[in-house]
Amino acid sequence: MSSPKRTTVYDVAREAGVAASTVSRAFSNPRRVNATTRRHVLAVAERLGYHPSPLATALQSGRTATLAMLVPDIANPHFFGTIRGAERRATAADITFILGFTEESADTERDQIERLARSVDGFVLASSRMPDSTTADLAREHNLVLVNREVDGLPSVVVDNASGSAQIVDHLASLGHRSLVYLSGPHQSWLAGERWRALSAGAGRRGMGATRLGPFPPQVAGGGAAADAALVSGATAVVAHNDLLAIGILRRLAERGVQVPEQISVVGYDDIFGADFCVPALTTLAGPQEEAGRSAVEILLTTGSARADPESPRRVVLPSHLVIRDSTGPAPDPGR
Amino acid sequence: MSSPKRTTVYDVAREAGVAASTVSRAFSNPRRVNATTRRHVLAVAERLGYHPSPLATALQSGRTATLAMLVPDIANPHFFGTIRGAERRATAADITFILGFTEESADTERDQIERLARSVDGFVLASSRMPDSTTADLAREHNLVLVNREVDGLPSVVVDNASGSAQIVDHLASLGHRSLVYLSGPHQSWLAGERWRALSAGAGRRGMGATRLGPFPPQVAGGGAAADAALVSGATAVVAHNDLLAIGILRRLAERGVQVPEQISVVGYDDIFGADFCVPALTTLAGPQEEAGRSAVEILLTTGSARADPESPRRVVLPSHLVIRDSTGPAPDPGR
DNA sequence: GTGAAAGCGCTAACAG
DNA sequence: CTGTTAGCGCTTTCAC
Repeated sequence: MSSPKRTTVYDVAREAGVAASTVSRAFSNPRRVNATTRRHVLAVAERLGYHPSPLATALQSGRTATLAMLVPDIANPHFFGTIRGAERRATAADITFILGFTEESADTERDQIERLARSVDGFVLASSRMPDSTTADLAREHNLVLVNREVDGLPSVVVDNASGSAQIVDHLASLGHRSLVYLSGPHQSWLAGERWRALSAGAGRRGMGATRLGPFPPQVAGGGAAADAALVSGATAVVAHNDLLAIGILRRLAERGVQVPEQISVVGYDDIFGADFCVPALTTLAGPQEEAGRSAVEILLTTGSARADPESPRRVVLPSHLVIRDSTGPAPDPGR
Repeated sequence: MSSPKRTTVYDVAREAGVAASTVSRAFSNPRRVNATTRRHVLAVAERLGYHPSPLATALQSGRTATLAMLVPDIANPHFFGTIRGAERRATAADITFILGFTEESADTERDQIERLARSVDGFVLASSRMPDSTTADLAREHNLVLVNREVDGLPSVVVDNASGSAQIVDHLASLGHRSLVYLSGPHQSWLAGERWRALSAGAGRRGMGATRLGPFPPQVAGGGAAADAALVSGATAVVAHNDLLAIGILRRLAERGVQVPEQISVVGYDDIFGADFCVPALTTLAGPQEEAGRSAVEILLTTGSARADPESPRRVVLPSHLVIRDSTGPAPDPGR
């Protein structure tokens, strides 16, 4: 299954009539080698089919040229973009990309980090479930970049929830809604907190009422309970923690014979795959997910370099925009 | 960012009053060490916070305890289950899981394999786009397991397309359809070939006509052209290469005012996220994707072991079943 | 059952 | 600019 003997720096060195260190430099430190020598070495290497061993390189240098991304669950299409953006950027930089799932558990997340620590140069943590303190502790030992999560002092990339939530409030207000209900994700979720904060603040500015219900599991299956709770509350407009939940809500509402958006408007977050073809098509807050992943890896790339670039942004906020589809409409006539 | 000095086998050895080799054995070859000695060594290691370096282990032993999975594109929700199943199985076996995307390109796939070759013990190739010969060549140098693809002599895990396609044909026949149109994926796609073969064979047995149209890009965006081609052909029933394409077809049909399933029935493959909430909900062939991923890793795990287990199945065929929803119905009355 | 010694393949001082 | 010399942290014969 594997060749009897791989060619090493020494084979190339002997064949090229130089020292092993020169071969090494020719590959990893081109400018420290005479151009001619280098070309010759590379030619010989090519001829011998030599490829540096990433393992040996990593063992010696301490740099693994590998990074890991940890995601709560791949079943949420929301993460596609982020994963893909991160993978692309990593591969482009010749960095190996490890993907791990945390099963929505802070403990699993922590374990994964410990487990991979020696094999990677850094971590991209997407929607991390760990408490601030744990995260900060880990950051002392490892290179971390957060996506859609912020912890004081740690580099992060987030989609702008404040402005996005304000856009949602404005949209609902302009449709004549006098109040909204936020159907929350897990209470320990940082995003849920951010969204609720921004939503209620926006509602306040608009003189609208705002209520938080939940928590609900941020999945399609959570939509049943969420929809029922919303109906009981008499809401005319609900904002779901994410599109998965929103789609579940739409489904339950349809089962109950409640018209969307005539009787109730529904808004989601993320603009996931399917948000445009569920019925009615979902009004939702879209953000550049792929860019978020790309950007997180970018930060890791510069952070990892010897001289951490103080110029490079350590906190990136990406713009979001509301995609208005068919799940939102004028508030029902209160007279009826 | 990293501790000043990591604890090594030597630290543990000194502290435990044994040789480094004994520490090594205590971890990797428990039965070659006196139980008491071992317990002592492990205790000391624990106290010192020692964790073996995967890099050093790999460099020395040649086993990396890592595997890579290559997937054409994460944007297709079809791959979620497979990825998750593979990741879970790998993590459970304490194997690091690398994920790469091939951008639907055989060349990229090959490059990724070469790039990762030294860092992993084997590859899971999902819906590989490489030609048989290339795959066979690579298999001489690397441990490969294919998912939803078969190449002579190579281990593979596939969802049963033959029986699945037969189920589709039977279903359509029972609804009175006299012919079907297969809206094909890429012609170089192995799956497309398999599906068409099974579909036309099944149709033959049922005395139905079968036509293949395409190729179409197996994405939602491909649905426009596919639907138009189907309409021109006068089909009463179309089978799309996958759910992505089927959903795109549904959308175009709706735009054209064509009633599904009254005027035309639509069937997909994969039962992806969204297949149950698009409109009409899609009749589609479902398979145990997660099991496929799990199983592929399982094979890799046994293949990699010193004595390749001749008992272990090298070719796994997983059962599929048709999920009948609302996109299929009785053939339209030919009299009308 | 345990220890000593020799590397796995590479890079990083340090000379020259 | 290039060669020499040590290891990185672990496993693996080979003795004892």
